[in-house]
Amino acid sequence: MITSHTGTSGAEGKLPVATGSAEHLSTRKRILDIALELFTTQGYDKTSMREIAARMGFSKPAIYYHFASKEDILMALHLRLHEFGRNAVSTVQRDEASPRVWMALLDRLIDQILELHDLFVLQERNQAALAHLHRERHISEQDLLEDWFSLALANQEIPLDDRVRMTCAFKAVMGVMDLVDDVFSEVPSAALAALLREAVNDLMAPSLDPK
Amino acid sequence: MITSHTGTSGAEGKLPVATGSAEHLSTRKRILDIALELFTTQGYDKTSMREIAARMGFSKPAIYYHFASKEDILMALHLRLHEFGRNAVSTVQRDEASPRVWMALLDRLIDQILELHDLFVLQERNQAALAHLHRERHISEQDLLEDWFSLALANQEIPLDDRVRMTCAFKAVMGVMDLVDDVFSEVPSAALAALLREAVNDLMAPSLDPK
DNA sequence: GTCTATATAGGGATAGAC
DNA sequence: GTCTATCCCTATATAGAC
Repeated sequence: MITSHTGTSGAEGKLPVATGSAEHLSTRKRILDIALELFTTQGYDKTSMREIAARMGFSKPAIYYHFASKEDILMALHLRLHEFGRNAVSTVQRDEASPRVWMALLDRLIDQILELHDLFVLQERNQAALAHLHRERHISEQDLLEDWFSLALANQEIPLDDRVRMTCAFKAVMGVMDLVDDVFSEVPSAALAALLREAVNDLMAPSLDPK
Repeated sequence: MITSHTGTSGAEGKLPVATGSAEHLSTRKRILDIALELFTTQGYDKTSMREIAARMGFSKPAIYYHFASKEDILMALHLRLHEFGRNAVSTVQRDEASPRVWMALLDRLIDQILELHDLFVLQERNQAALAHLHRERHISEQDLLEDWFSLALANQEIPLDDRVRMTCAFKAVMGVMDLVDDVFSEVPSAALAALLREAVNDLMAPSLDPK
């Protein structure tokens, strides 16, 4: 949940930064937070600029001072994830994603995703809108998390049964993240992460043993 | 792929039917097929009625003879899945979805989903639009596949570790279906189904053994 | 940095002819 | 069952004042 911060803000806030993000707590950031919430709950396309503005407490055109377009807002949100993705995956070449490497990757991802899971829900719930964005502006394919994984999983040099398990493991991790709020709302993140790790481990075990 | 067929009326189009659906090959059905393709590739919101009409070979208002609204088209598509869902789940009470029952359920689902996987991709890619539809018209919650599963997985009488495994298994199945075309395009369905079953089995094994 | 007012386009939907 | 023409609304986005 985004606590939108009381935001009295008003005139001149040198508001203290609560997040570890690089962005300072400017109006821009507040817009992004509100947009994130609205986009995930209502969907990108069903959310209007007017609506975002209303939540901000001011009027629609004001947003255009901070963002050139509605898509730019989505883009900015997307880039947070982008950066994270590049980071998470940087140590691994896509064509050497063996089951063992994959496990290590997922293991690292579990914690990291939990922290950013708002962004992942956004991604999950607005695949269509993001795909469109992705098509329009020519984002280098390698940079995107989902694409990177898809391509890695399509690698035919890996035995098919391993690929299936790797896919299952990946989707299981992402899927559980998606249900963190709905299904596992009462469960502490750490506990969930531990159980998830266990499950993934059992799932991948046959691919990790020498054959 | 739907070959839009030149279209000129086609009073007597002997179009070869590829699908085994129950609906006869009426204009209505062709609209649904085209919409399905467009909605999945471009997203529901980015697809206009004009676009659907163009593919049909006639003009926008003609569609309104067959469907009262754009949402109705999505709805009709959604109902196919709906019916399937109710069917797939009918034998199980939600509160008795033990790990063992769950396994059996997924086992049945795997084949069935493969057959209808176009519809599942639609669902995955347009979660936002469908959620909205779902909110507006008051569809009985129990009837929807995703909701049914979410609620079953939220059942706190089931041990948490089992719930996590069940969730992983479910998401793995759905997730692999989603990637059938992208990642596993070269793999025959039957082979994929078999491997998927194996993976799910290993994943669920610890929950099936007596503790 | 935020406002009011406005331009503009596109989409969903209807009326009524054929 | 399909067409033409049209209505109407909403949404994005801009211009320019404060």
